[in-house]
Amino acid sequence: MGRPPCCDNGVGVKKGPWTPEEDIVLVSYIQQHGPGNWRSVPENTGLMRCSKSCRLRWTNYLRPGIKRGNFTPHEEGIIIHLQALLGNKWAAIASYLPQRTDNDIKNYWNTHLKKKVKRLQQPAGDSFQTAPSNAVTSPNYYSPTSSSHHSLQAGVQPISSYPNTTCTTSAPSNNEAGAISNLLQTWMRPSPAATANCKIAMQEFQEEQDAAASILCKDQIVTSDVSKSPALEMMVAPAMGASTATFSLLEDWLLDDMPGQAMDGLMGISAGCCADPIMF
DNA sequence: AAACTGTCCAACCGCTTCATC
DNA sequence: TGATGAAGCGGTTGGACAGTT
Repeated sequence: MGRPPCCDNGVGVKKGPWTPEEDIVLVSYIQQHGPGNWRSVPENTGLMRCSKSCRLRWTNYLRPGIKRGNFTPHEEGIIIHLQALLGNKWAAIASYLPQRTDNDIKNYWNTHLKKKVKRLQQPAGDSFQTAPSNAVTSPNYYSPTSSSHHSLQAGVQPISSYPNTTCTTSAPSNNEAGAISNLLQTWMRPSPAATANCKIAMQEFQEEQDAAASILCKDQIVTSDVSKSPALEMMVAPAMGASTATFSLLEDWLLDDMPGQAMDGLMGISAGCCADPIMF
């Protein structure tokens, strides 16, 4: 019963780290067709990867708007708090940190925060009330009893002190950089319709934030209330009003040349739409 | 300098959910 | 309404790298 794994029949299906060439092929295809319909990606691109692998590579690494590198105390506080509220619902937690992927948050929790929270927990303590040490000292740390609105917003605000990334994923060469640049430049050019969608998305996003903040403030938490937010999902779409300058930042981020500065710029731009009416 | 150990994170695996027929 | 297939999600793994002995 049940369907076989999508990669089971994979004679010749490649696994392991992606090469820059594969990245270019994938970005090129998505630029033309948009994300989604992943099954068709290997068929149409000739990539020797299963559809799942293509989707993961896109959502966890190639997708515009992803921030890599160290988590800020703001982000730590939000993750710790949402994990206490929602459990290991990484996708839901990630919806409140639009620049981070669920995989990234999950990894960070497992490698850093889980230990940190455990260490900080009182013997009879309740993780819900336990704040990380560095978060307590942070003026923007989210506390359920403090002004939650601004604190939660901190999670999606521009990150001003973004450190150098230690990402070791294969970075494209200069030639590949140019290819990806061309691909994304075309893709990022916004249409009027997309711009209008952006405004709606931003308005919805603000409402979502307000709602989430008020929900998190309450003692009676209903998990379903904090479910994945469509407006937040839109935040991870390519940068809104993407000018050439915006694209350059995205490109810099993607190519890892100046990750810190690039992300500072990108995070300052409200994401939410792209050239084609592709929302994901 | 080499061997060992620990940490990090990209990617994979398998289960669940959702949409379609 | 059940079967099927595609996508989404969370847990886990394995390789690369850093730190220690």
